[in-house]
Amino acid sequence: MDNLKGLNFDPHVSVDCVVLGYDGQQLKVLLATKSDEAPELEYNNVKLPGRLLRVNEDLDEAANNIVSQLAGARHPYMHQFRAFGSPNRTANPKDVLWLENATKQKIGRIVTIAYLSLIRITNRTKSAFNDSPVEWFPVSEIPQLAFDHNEIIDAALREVQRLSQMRPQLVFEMLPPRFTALQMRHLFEQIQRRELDARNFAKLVLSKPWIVPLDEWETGVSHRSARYYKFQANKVKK
Amino acid sequence: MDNLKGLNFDPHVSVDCVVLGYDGQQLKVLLATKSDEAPELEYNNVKLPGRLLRVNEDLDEAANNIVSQLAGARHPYMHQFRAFGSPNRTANPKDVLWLENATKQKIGRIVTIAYLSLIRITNRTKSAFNDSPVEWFPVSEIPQLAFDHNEIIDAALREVQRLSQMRPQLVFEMLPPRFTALQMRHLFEQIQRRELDARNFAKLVLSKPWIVPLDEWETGVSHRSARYYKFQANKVKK
DNA sequence: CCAAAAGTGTTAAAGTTACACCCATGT
DNA sequence: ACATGGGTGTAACTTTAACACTTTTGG
Repeated sequence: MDNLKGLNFDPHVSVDCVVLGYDGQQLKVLLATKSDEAPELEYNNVKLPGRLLRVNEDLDEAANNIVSQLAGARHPYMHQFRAFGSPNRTANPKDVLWLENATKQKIGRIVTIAYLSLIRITNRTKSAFNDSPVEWFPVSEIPQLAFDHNEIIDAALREVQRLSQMRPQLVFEMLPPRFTALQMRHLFEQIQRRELDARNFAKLVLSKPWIVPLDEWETGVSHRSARYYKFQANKVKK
Repeated sequence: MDNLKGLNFDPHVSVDCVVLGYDGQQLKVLLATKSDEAPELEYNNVKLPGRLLRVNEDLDEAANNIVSQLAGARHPYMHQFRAFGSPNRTANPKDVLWLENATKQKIGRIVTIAYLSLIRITNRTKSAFNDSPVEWFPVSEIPQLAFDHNEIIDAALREVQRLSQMRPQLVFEMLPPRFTALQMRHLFEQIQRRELDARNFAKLVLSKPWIVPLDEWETGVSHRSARYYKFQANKVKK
Protein backbone atom coordinates (compact mmCIF):
# COMPACT_ATOMS: atom_id res chain seq x y z
CA MET A 1 0.00 0.00 0.00
CA ASP A 2 2.63 2.49 -1.02
CA ASN A 3 -0.03 5.02 -1.89
CA LEU A 4 -0.82 5.31 1.80
CA LYS A 5 2.69 6.14 2.89
CA GLY A 6 3.85 9.67 3.33
CA LEU A 7 0.36 11.17 3.33
CA ASN A 8 -1.12 12.71 6.38
CA PHE A 9 -3.53 10.22 7.88
CA ASP A 10 -5.44 10.63 11.07
CA PRO A 11 -4.78 7.35 12.88
CA HIS A 12 -8.02 7.61 14.89
CA VAL A 13 -10.81 7.94 12.35
CA SER A 14 -11.57 5.87 9.29
CA VAL A 15 -14.28 5.66 6.67
CA ASP A 16 -15.64 2.27 5.62
CA CYS A 17 -18.04 1.77 2.73
CA VAL A 18 -20.69 -0.88 2.31
CA VAL A 19 -21.03 -0.87 -1.46
CA LEU A 20 -24.04 -2.82 -2.70
CA GLY A 21 -24.78 -3.89 -6.24
CA TYR A 22 -26.99 -6.30 -8.13
CA ASP A 23 -25.80 -8.57 -10.91
CA GLY A 24 -29.28 -9.44 -12.18
CA GLN A 25 -29.47 -12.40 -9.85
CA GLN A 26 -28.16 -11.55 -6.43
CA LEU A 27 -27.62 -8.62 -4.13
CA LYS A 28 -23.88 -8.32 -3.64
CA VAL A 29 -21.42 -6.40 -1.53
CA LEU A 30 -17.96 -5.31 -2.59
CA LEU A 31 -15.22 -6.52 -0.28
CA ALA A 32 -11.46 -6.09 -0.31
CA THR A 33 -9.19 -9.05 0.23
CA LYS A 34 -5.84 -8.79 1.88
CA SER A 35 -2.87 -8.26 -0.38
CA ASP A 36 -0.16 -10.87 -0.26
CA GLU A 37 2.20 -8.75 1.77
CA ALA A 38 1.39 -10.59 4.96
CA PRO A 39 0.53 -14.17 4.02
CA GLU A 40 1.11 -15.29 7.61
CA LEU A 41 -2.31 -13.93 8.51
CA GLU A 42 -4.67 -16.73 7.75
CA TYR A 43 -7.99 -15.47 8.99
CA ASN A 44 -10.14 -12.42 8.59
CA ASN A 45 -8.41 -11.53 5.39
CA VAL A 46 -11.48 -9.95 3.88
CA LYS A 47 -12.80 -6.55 4.85
CA LEU A 48 -14.86 -3.58 3.76
CA PRO A 49 -13.19 -1.11 1.43
CA GLY A 50 -12.18 1.85 3.52
CA ARG A 51 -9.24 3.73 4.87
CA LEU A 52 -8.08 6.17 7.48
CA LEU A 53 -9.32 9.69 7.10
CA ARG A 54 -6.81 12.22 5.83
CA VAL A 55 -6.12 15.28 7.91
CA ASN A 56 -8.38 18.05 6.58
CA GLU A 57 -10.50 15.64 4.58
CA ASP A 58 -14.27 15.75 4.95
CA LEU A 59 -16.09 12.50 5.73
CA ASP A 60 -18.35 12.63 2.67
CA GLU A 61 -15.36 13.53 0.54
CA ALA A 62 -13.40 10.51 1.75
CA ALA A 63 -16.31 8.16 1.17
CA ASN A 64 -16.98 9.58 -2.26
CA ASN A 65 -13.33 9.18 -3.05
CA ILE A 66 -13.28 5.55 -2.03
CA VAL A 67 -16.46 4.55 -3.79
CA SER A 68 -16.02 6.51 -7.00
CA GLN A 69 -12.56 5.02 -7.30
CA LEU A 70 -14.07 1.54 -7.00
CA ALA A 71 -17.16 2.15 -9.07
CA GLY A 72 -15.43 4.00 -11.85
CA ALA A 73 -18.27 6.52 -11.72
CA ARG A 74 -18.30 10.15 -10.71
CA HIS A 75 -21.05 10.53 -8.16
CA PRO A 76 -22.31 7.20 -6.93
CA TYR A 77 -25.20 7.32 -4.49
CA MET A 78 -24.04 7.12 -0.90
CA HIS A 79 -24.79 8.34 2.54
CA GLN A 80 -23.34 8.03 5.97
CA PHE A 81 -25.42 5.78 8.18
CA ARG A 82 -23.57 5.23 11.45
CA ALA A 83 -20.32 5.51 13.37
CA PHE A 84 -18.78 2.49 15.03
CA GLY A 85 -16.38 3.06 17.86
CA SER A 86 -16.32 0.13 20.24
CA PRO A 87 -12.91 -0.27 21.85
CA ASN A 88 -13.20 -3.97 21.00
CA ARG A 89 -13.41 -3.42 17.29
CA THR A 90 -9.65 -3.44 16.96
CA ALA A 91 -9.25 -6.18 19.53
CA ASN A 92 -7.97 -8.80 17.11
CA PRO A 93 -4.19 -8.39 16.86
CA LYS A 94 -4.19 -9.80 13.36
CA ASP A 95 -6.50 -7.05 12.12
CA VAL A 96 -4.35 -4.38 13.73
CA LEU A 97 -1.17 -5.88 12.41
CA TRP A 98 -2.51 -5.80 8.91
CA LEU A 99 -3.42 -2.16 9.25
CA GLU A 100 -0.17 -1.13 10.89
CA ASN A 101 1.71 -2.93 8.20
CA ALA A 102 -0.24 -1.07 5.56
CA THR A 103 -0.08 2.38 7.08
CA LYS A 104 3.27 2.28 8.86
CA GLN A 105 1.59 3.88 11.86
CA LYS A 106 0.91 2.68 15.35
CA ILE A 107 -2.81 1.92 15.57
CA GLY A 108 -4.99 2.11 18.67
CA ARG A 109 -8.77 2.20 18.75
CA ILE A 110 -10.27 3.57 15.56
CA VAL A 111 -13.68 5.14 15.21
CA THR A 112 -15.06 4.39 11.79
CA ILE A 113 -17.77 6.27 9.95
CA ALA A 114 -19.76 3.79 7.87
CA TYR A 115 -21.28 4.70 4.52
CA LEU A 116 -23.82 2.87 2.44
CA SER A 117 -23.43 3.12 -1.31
CA LEU A 118 -25.65 1.70 -4.04
CA ILE A 119 -24.00 1.28 -7.42
CA ARG A 120 -24.48 -0.43 -10.72
CA ILE A 121 -22.11 -3.33 -11.31
CA THR A 122 -20.31 -2.66 -14.57
CA ASN A 123 -17.07 -3.72 -16.11
CA ARG A 124 -15.76 -0.30 -15.11
CA THR A 125 -15.96 -1.43 -11.48
CA LYS A 126 -12.35 -1.58 -10.46
CA SER A 127 -10.90 -4.83 -9.27
CA ALA A 128 -8.54 -3.41 -6.68
CA PHE A 129 -8.55 -0.89 -3.87
CA ASN A 130 -5.28 0.35 -2.41
CA ASP A 131 -3.55 -2.69 -3.90
CA SER A 132 -6.06 -5.10 -2.33
CA PRO A 133 -8.10 -6.99 -4.88
CA VAL A 134 -11.83 -6.43 -4.47
CA GLU A 135 -14.57 -8.88 -5.20
CA TRP A 136 -18.37 -8.99 -5.21
CA PHE A 137 -19.78 -11.33 -2.55
CA PRO A 138 -23.44 -12.34 -2.42
CA VAL A 139 -24.85 -10.86 0.78
CA SER A 140 -26.13 -14.32 1.65
CA GLU A 141 -22.57 -15.68 1.67
CA ILE A 142 -20.46 -13.18 3.50
CA PRO A 143 -17.41 -14.73 5.14
CA GLN A 144 -16.05 -13.73 8.50
CA LEU A 145 -14.54 -10.30 8.10
CA ALA A 146 -11.86 -8.28 9.83
CA PHE A 147 -12.71 -5.91 12.67
CA ASP A 148 -16.45 -5.48 13.25
CA HIS A 149 -17.18 -5.38 9.55
CA ASN A 150 -19.80 -8.12 9.70
CA GLU A 151 -21.73 -6.00 12.17
CA ILE A 152 -21.37 -2.96 9.92
CA ILE A 153 -22.78 -4.87 6.96
CA ASP A 154 -25.72 -6.06 9.04
CA ALA A 155 -26.51 -2.47 9.94
CA ALA A 156 -26.15 -1.43 6.29
CA LEU A 157 -28.56 -4.13 5.17
CA ARG A 158 -31.13 -2.90 7.68
CA GLU A 159 -30.56 0.61 6.39
CA VAL A 160 -31.12 -0.31 2.75
CA GLN A 161 -34.26 -2.21 3.75
CA ARG A 162 -35.57 0.96 5.34
CA LEU A 163 -34.56 3.00 2.29
CA SER A 164 -36.28 0.63 -0.11
CA GLN A 165 -39.57 1.47 1.57
CA MET A 166 -39.09 5.16 2.09
CA ARG A 167 -37.20 6.09 -1.06
CA PRO A 168 -37.61 3.20 -3.49
CA GLN A 169 -36.08 5.15 -6.36
CA LEU A 170 -32.68 4.76 -4.73
CA VAL A 171 -32.80 1.02 -5.33
CA PHE A 172 -32.69 1.68 -9.07
CA GLU A 173 -29.14 2.94 -8.70
CA MET A 174 -28.23 -0.73 -8.63
CA LEU A 175 -30.08 -1.83 -11.74
CA PRO A 176 -28.59 -1.82 -15.24
CA PRO A 177 -29.67 0.80 -17.84
CA ARG A 178 -32.57 -1.44 -18.80
CA PHE A 179 -34.19 -4.14 -16.74
CA THR A 180 -37.31 -6.27 -16.52
CA ALA A 181 -40.08 -6.18 -13.93
CA LEU A 182 -38.81 -9.49 -12.61
CA GLN A 183 -35.35 -8.08 -11.98
CA MET A 184 -36.78 -5.14 -10.10
CA ARG A 185 -38.90 -7.37 -7.97
CA HIS A 186 -36.14 -9.86 -7.22
CA LEU A 187 -33.90 -7.04 -6.08
CA PHE A 188 -36.55 -5.61 -3.78
CA GLU A 189 -37.29 -9.08 -2.46
CA GLN A 190 -33.68 -9.62 -1.55
CA ILE A 191 -33.43 -6.24 0.10
CA GLN A 192 -36.63 -6.67 2.07
CA ARG A 193 -36.08 -10.37 2.72
CA ARG A 194 -39.65 -11.29 1.86
CA GLU A 195 -41.66 -12.25 -1.17
CA LEU A 196 -43.56 -9.51 -2.93
CA ASP A 197 -46.75 -9.99 -4.85
CA ALA A 198 -45.92 -9.53 -8.54
CA ARG A 199 -49.10 -7.68 -9.40
CA ASN A 200 -49.01 -5.32 -6.48
CA PHE A 201 -45.35 -4.66 -7.05
CA ALA A 202 -45.91 -3.88 -10.71
CA LYS A 203 -48.76 -1.54 -9.84
CA LEU A 204 -46.60 0.28 -7.35
CA VAL A 205 -43.40 0.89 -9.25
CA LEU A 206 -44.85 1.08 -12.74
CA SER A 207 -47.09 3.89 -11.58
CA LYS A 208 -44.04 6.00 -10.72
CA PRO A 209 -43.13 8.65 -13.27
CA TRP A 210 -39.46 7.69 -13.03
CA ILE A 211 -40.05 4.17 -14.34
CA VAL A 212 -40.36 4.34 -18.11
CA PRO A 213 -41.39 1.34 -20.23
CA LEU A 214 -39.26 0.80 -23.32
CA ASP A 215 -40.33 -0.73 -26.61
CA GLU A 216 -37.75 -3.42 -26.12
CA TRP A 217 -38.30 -7.00 -25.11
CA GLU A 218 -36.20 -9.81 -23.79
CA THR A 219 -35.03 -12.28 -26.41
CA GLY A 220 -33.93 -15.87 -26.37
CA VAL A 221 -36.11 -17.03 -23.51
CA SER A 222 -38.34 -20.06 -23.85
CA HIS A 223 -41.43 -18.25 -22.72
CA ARG A 224 -43.17 -14.97 -23.33
CA SER A 225 -40.55 -12.26 -23.42
CA ALA A 226 -40.47 -9.62 -20.73
CA ARG A 227 -40.58 -5.91 -21.37
CA TYR A 228 -37.62 -3.72 -20.53
CA TYR A 229 -37.92 -0.58 -18.46
CA LYS A 230 -35.52 2.20 -17.70
CA PHE A 231 -35.05 4.44 -14.72
CA GLN A 232 -35.29 8.14 -15.42
CA ALA A 233 -33.61 9.97 -12.58
CA ASN A 234 -34.70 13.44 -13.62
CA LYS A 235 -38.35 12.47 -13.14
CA VAL A 236 -37.76 12.00 -9.41
CA LYS A 237 -39.04 15.08 -7.65
CA LYS A 238 -38.00 16.89 -4.47
CA MET B 1 -12.08 22.23 33.59
CA ASP B 2 -9.71 20.50 35.94
CA ASN B 3 -11.64 17.29 35.65
CA LEU B 4 -10.43 16.95 32.09
CA LYS B 5 -6.76 17.18 32.86
CA GLY B 6 -4.62 14.13 33.24
CA LEU B 7 -7.11 11.76 31.65
CA ASN B 8 -6.44 10.08 28.38
CA PHE B 9 -8.44 11.88 25.73
CA ASP B 10 -8.39 11.17 22.05
CA PRO B 11 -7.91 14.64 20.55
CA HIS B 12 -9.55 13.63 17.25
CA VAL B 13 -12.99 12.33 18.15
CA SER B 14 -15.67 13.88 20.31
CA VAL B 15 -19.25 13.13 21.28
CA ASP B 16 -21.84 15.91 21.29
CA CYS B 17 -25.36 15.50 22.62
CA VAL B 18 -28.51 17.27 21.52
CA VAL B 19 -30.61 16.89 24.64
CA LEU B 20 -34.25 17.81 24.12
CA GLY B 21 -36.88 18.37 26.76
CA TYR B 22 -40.32 19.92 27.12
CA ASP B 23 -41.33 22.22 29.94
CA GLY B 24 -45.06 21.96 29.31
CA GLN B 25 -44.94 24.93 26.97
CA GLN B 26 -41.94 24.72 24.69
CA LEU B 27 -39.53 22.24 23.19
CA LYS B 28 -36.13 23.04 24.59
CA VAL B 29 -32.53 22.07 24.08
CA LEU B 30 -29.86 21.92 26.76
CA LEU B 31 -26.80 24.02 25.98
CA ALA B 32 -23.57 24.67 27.85
CA THR B 33 -22.30 28.20 28.25
CA LYS B 34 -18.65 29.06 28.44
CA SER B 35 -17.16 29.27 31.87
CA ASP B 36 -15.58 32.56 32.86
CA GLU B 37 -12.04 31.34 32.43
CA ALA B 38 -11.71 33.04 29.07
CA PRO B 39 -13.84 36.15 29.18
CA GLU B 40 -11.91 37.65 26.28
CA LEU B 41 -13.89 35.42 23.92
CA GLU B 42 -17.01 37.38 23.25
CA TYR B 43 -18.83 35.31 20.69
CA ASN B 44 -19.97 31.75 20.22
CA ASN B 45 -19.85 31.17 23.92
CA VAL B 46 -22.67 28.66 23.89
CA LYS B 47 -22.34 25.09 22.66
CA LEU B 48 -23.74 21.59 22.87
CA PRO B 49 -22.78 19.53 25.88
CA GLY B 50 -20.09 17.15 24.76
CA ARG B 51 -16.46 16.28 25.13
CA LEU B 52 -13.57 14.45 23.59
CA LEU B 53 -13.78 10.70 23.60
CA ARG B 54 -11.60 8.90 26.07
CA VAL B 55 -9.17 6.31 24.85
CA ASN B 56 -10.92 2.94 25.14
CA GLU B 57 -14.31 4.49 25.68
CA ASP B 58 -17.24 3.36 23.56
CA LEU B 59 -19.29 6.00 21.76
CA ASP B 60 -22.59 5.02 23.37
CA GLU B 61 -20.88 4.86 26.73
CA ALA B 62 -19.51 8.39 26.38
CA ALA B 63 -22.87 9.76 25.30
CA ASN B 64 -24.69 7.99 28.10
CA ASN B 65 -22.15 9.34 30.51
CA ILE B 66 -22.64 12.90 29.37
CA VAL B 67 -26.41 12.83 29.30
CA SER B 68 -27.03 10.87 32.46
CA GLN B 69 -24.72 13.25 34.27
CA LEU B 70 -26.83 16.15 33.01
CA ALA B 71 -30.22 14.57 33.39
CA GLY B 72 -29.61 13.10 36.80
CA ALA B 73 -31.19 9.89 35.50
CA ARG B 74 -29.67 6.49 34.90
CA HIS B 75 -30.65 5.51 31.37
CA PRO B 76 -32.04 8.42 29.44
CA TYR B 77 -33.23 7.66 25.93
CA MET B 78 -30.59 8.43 23.33
CA HIS B 79 -29.21 7.30 20.06
CA GLN B 80 -26.45 8.27 17.72
CA PHE B 81 -27.73 9.98 14.62
CA ARG B 82 -24.79 11.26 12.62
CA ALA B 83 -21.10 12.06 12.51
CA PHE B 84 -19.86 15.52 11.58
CA GLY B 85 -16.34 15.88 10.33
CA SER B 86 -15.98 18.84 8.04
CA PRO B 87 -12.48 20.30 8.26
CA ASN B 88 -14.18 23.70 8.58
CA ARG B 89 -15.97 22.84 11.76
CA THR B 90 -13.00 23.89 13.86
CA ALA B 91 -12.21 26.81 11.59
CA ASN B 92 -13.04 29.50 14.12
CA PRO B 93 -9.89 30.15 16.18
CA LYS B 94 -11.98 31.26 19.14
CA ASP B 95 -13.72 27.90 19.33
CA VAL B 96 -10.42 26.05 19.16
CA LEU B 97 -8.82 28.30 21.73
CA TRP B 98 -11.60 27.58 24.17
CA LEU B 99 -11.17 23.87 23.68
CA GLU B 100 -7.38 23.91 23.87
CA ASN B 101 -7.62 25.96 27.01
CA ALA B 102 -9.98 23.42 28.52
CA THR B 103 -8.14 20.27 27.49
CA LYS B 104 -4.55 21.49 27.54
CA GLN B 105 -4.05 19.70 24.22
CA LYS B 106 -3.28 20.93 20.75
CA ILE B 107 -6.48 20.61 18.73
CA GLY B 108 -6.78 20.04 14.99
CA ARG B 109 -9.84 18.87 13.12
CA ILE B 110 -12.22 16.91 15.30
CA VAL B 111 -14.79 14.41 14.07
CA THR B 112 -17.80 14.51 16.34
CA ILE B 113 -20.40 11.81 16.78
CA ALA B 114 -23.74 13.45 17.45
CA TYR B 115 -26.37 11.93 19.73
CA LEU B 116 -30.00 12.81 20.19
CA SER B 117 -31.42 12.41 23.66
CA LEU B 118 -34.97 12.95 24.85
CA ILE B 119 -35.36 13.59 28.55
CA ARG B 120 -37.84 14.84 31.06
CA ILE B 121 -36.96 18.23 32.50
CA THR B 122 -36.85 17.88 36.27
CA ASN B 123 -35.20 19.73 39.08
CA ARG B 124 -32.66 16.93 39.13
CA THR B 125 -31.38 18.18 35.80
CA LYS B 126 -27.93 19.42 36.67
CA SER B 127 -27.07 23.01 36.05
CA ALA B 128 -23.46 22.49 35.03
CA PHE B 129 -21.42 20.28 32.76
CA ASN B 130 -17.65 20.11 33.15
CA ASP B 131 -17.80 23.40 35.04
CA SER B 132 -19.81 25.08 32.30
CA PRO B 133 -23.25 26.15 33.39
CA VAL B 134 -25.99 24.58 31.27
CA GLU B 135 -29.31 26.11 30.41
CA TRP B 136 -32.51 25.15 28.56
CA PHE B 137 -33.05 27.17 25.38
CA PRO B 138 -36.32 27.10 23.42
CA VAL B 139 -35.51 25.52 20.07
CA SER B 140 -37.12 28.53 18.43
CA GLU B 141 -34.56 30.84 20.03
CA ILE B 142 -31.21 29.19 19.65
CA PRO B 143 -28.32 31.66 19.56
CA GLN B 144 -25.28 31.32 17.36
CA LEU B 145 -23.26 28.44 18.70
CA ALA B 146 -19.64 27.37 18.62
CA PHE B 147 -18.30 25.05 15.92
CA ASP B 148 -21.01 23.63 13.64
CA HIS B 149 -23.37 23.09 16.55
CA ASN B 150 -26.25 24.97 14.93
CA GLU B 151 -26.05 22.58 12.02
CA ILE B 152 -25.99 19.61 14.38
CA ILE B 153 -29.11 20.83 16.16
CA ASP B 154 -30.89 21.29 12.83
CA ALA B 155 -30.10 17.69 11.93
CA ALA B 156 -31.26 16.53 15.36
CA LEU B 157 -34.57 18.35 14.97
CA ARG B 158 -35.14 16.64 11.64
CA GLU B 159 -34.29 13.33 13.31
CA VAL B 160 -36.77 13.80 16.14
CA GLN B 161 -39.43 14.79 13.60
CA ARG B 162 -38.86 11.50 11.82
CA LEU B 163 -38.91 9.61 15.13
CA SER B 164 -42.17 11.20 16.23
CA GLN B 165 -43.83 9.59 13.22
CA MET B 166 -42.12 6.23 13.29
CA ARG B 167 -41.85 5.65 17.03
CA PRO B 168 -44.19 8.13 18.71
CA GLN B 169 -43.76 6.48 22.09
CA LEU B 170 -40.26 7.97 22.30
CA VAL B 171 -41.71 11.45 22.46
CA PHE B 172 -43.25 10.57 25.81
CA GLU B 173 -39.76 10.41 27.31
CA MET B 174 -40.03 14.19 27.43
CA LEU B 175 -43.40 14.47 29.15
CA PRO B 176 -43.87 14.62 32.92
CA PRO B 177 -45.29 11.64 34.85
CA ARG B 178 -48.77 12.86 34.09
CA PHE B 179 -49.88 15.13 31.30
CA THR B 180 -52.96 16.28 29.45
CA ALA B 181 -53.95 15.60 25.86
CA LEU B 182 -53.22 19.21 25.06
CA GLN B 183 -49.66 18.91 26.30
CA MET B 184 -49.06 15.82 24.19
CA ARG B 185 -50.41 17.51 21.14
CA HIS B 186 -48.47 20.73 21.64
CA LEU B 187 -45.27 18.78 21.96
CA PHE B 188 -45.94 16.83 18.77
CA GLU B 189 -46.90 20.03 17.00
CA GLN B 190 -43.62 21.66 17.91
CA ILE B 191 -41.65 18.62 16.85
CA GLN B 192 -43.45 18.24 13.56
CA ARG B 193 -43.74 22.00 12.97
CA ARG B 194 -47.37 21.79 11.91
CA GLU B 195 -50.79 21.92 13.49
CA LEU B 196 -52.41 18.62 14.32
CA ASP B 197 -56.12 17.99 14.36
CA ALA B 198 -57.10 17.55 18.00
CA ARG B 199 -59.62 14.78 17.35
CA ASN B 200 -57.43 12.77 15.04
CA PHE B 201 -54.51 13.15 17.39
CA ALA B 202 -56.55 11.98 20.36
CA LYS B 203 -57.80 8.99 18.40
CA LEU B 204 -54.27 8.06 17.41
CA VAL B 205 -52.41 8.24 20.69
CA LEU B 206 -55.25 7.38 23.03
CA SER B 207 -55.71 4.13 21.16
CA LYS B 208 -52.19 3.06 22.07
CA PRO B 209 -51.93 0.61 24.94
CA TRP B 210 -49.08 2.59 26.45
CA ILE B 211 -51.21 5.70 27.02
CA VAL B 212 -53.23 5.17 30.18
CA PRO B 213 -55.97 7.58 31.29
CA LEU B 214 -55.88 8.46 34.97
CA ASP B 215 -58.78 9.38 37.18
CA GLU B 216 -57.19 12.72 37.80
CA TRP B 217 -58.18 16.07 36.38
CA GLU B 218 -56.62 19.46 36.01
CA THR B 219 -57.67 21.97 38.67
CA GLY B 220 -57.75 25.72 38.88
CA VAL B 221 -58.51 26.41 35.26
CA SER B 222 -61.38 28.62 34.26
CA HIS B 223 -62.83 26.11 31.87
CA ARG B 224 -63.65 22.44 31.76
CA SER B 225 -60.73 20.59 33.33
CA ALA B 226 -58.60 18.26 31.28
CA ARG B 227 -57.94 14.65 32.07
CA TYR B 228 -54.46 13.46 32.98
CA TYR B 229 -52.80 10.52 31.28
CA LYS B 230 -49.66 8.61 32.00
CA PHE B 231 -47.17 6.82 29.80
CA GLN B 232 -46.66 3.16 30.59
CA ALA B 233 -43.36 2.11 29.05
CA ASN B 234 -43.82 -1.60 29.72
CA LYS B 235 -46.87 -1.69 27.46
CA VAL B 236 -44.70 -0.77 24.47
CA LYS B 237 -44.06 -3.94 22.55
CA LYS B 238 -41.19 -5.19 20.36
C1' DC C 1 -74.74 33.67 31.39
C1' DC C 2 -70.42 34.14 29.25
C1' DA C 3 -65.76 32.73 27.90
C1' DA C 4 -62.64 29.17 27.22
C1' DA C 5 -60.95 24.85 26.34
C1' DA C 6 -62.38 19.66 26.69
C1' DG C 7 -64.22 15.88 24.65
C1' DT C 8 -66.12 13.18 21.10
C1' DG C 9 -67.85 10.34 15.72
C1' DT C 10 -68.65 10.16 10.85
C1' DT C 11 -67.52 10.25 6.14
C1' DA C 12 -64.55 10.34 2.05
C1' DA C 13 -60.37 9.39 -0.03
C1' DA C 14 -56.18 7.01 -0.49
C1' DG C 15 -53.41 3.26 0.08
C1' DT C 16 -52.55 -1.60 0.95
C1' DT C 17 -53.38 -6.54 0.60
C1' DA C 18 -55.04 -10.75 -1.25
C1' DC C 19 -56.07 -13.30 -5.03
C1' DA C 20 -56.43 -16.25 -10.56
C1' DC C 21 -56.51 -16.45 -15.27
C1' DC C 22 -55.08 -15.98 -20.07
C1' DC C 23 -50.93 -14.84 -23.14
C1' DA C 24 -46.64 -15.32 -25.74
C1' DT C 25 -42.60 -17.87 -26.72
C1' DG C 26 -39.32 -21.87 -27.49
C1' DT C 27 -38.81 -26.61 -27.64
C1' DA D 1 -48.94 -29.56 -27.24
C1' DC D 2 -46.64 -28.37 -23.28
C1' DA D 3 -43.79 -25.91 -20.07
C1' DT D 4 -42.42 -21.52 -18.48
C1' DG D 5 -42.77 -17.21 -16.93
C1' DG D 6 -45.35 -12.50 -18.47
C1' DG D 7 -48.89 -9.58 -17.87
C1' DT D 8 -53.08 -7.83 -16.01
C1' DG D 9 -57.93 -6.04 -12.51
C1' DT D 10 -61.03 -6.19 -8.70
C1' DA D 11 -62.76 -6.30 -4.09
C1' DA D 12 -62.00 -6.07 0.94
C1' DC D 13 -59.75 -3.85 4.27
C1' DT D 14 -56.95 -0.34 6.65
C1' DT D 15 -55.30 4.13 7.24
C1' DT D 16 -55.55 8.97 6.95
C1' DA D 17 -57.76 13.50 6.66
C1' DA D 18 -61.35 16.66 7.07
C1' DC D 19 -64.76 18.54 9.69
C1' DA D 20 -68.65 20.85 14.24
C1' DC D 21 -71.14 20.60 18.13
C1' DT D 22 -72.07 19.85 23.10
C1' DT D 23 -69.99 19.76 27.84
C1' DT D 24 -67.75 21.50 31.86
C1' DT D 25 -65.82 24.92 34.71
C1' DG D 26 -64.66 29.56 36.75
C1' DG D 27 -65.59 34.15 36.90
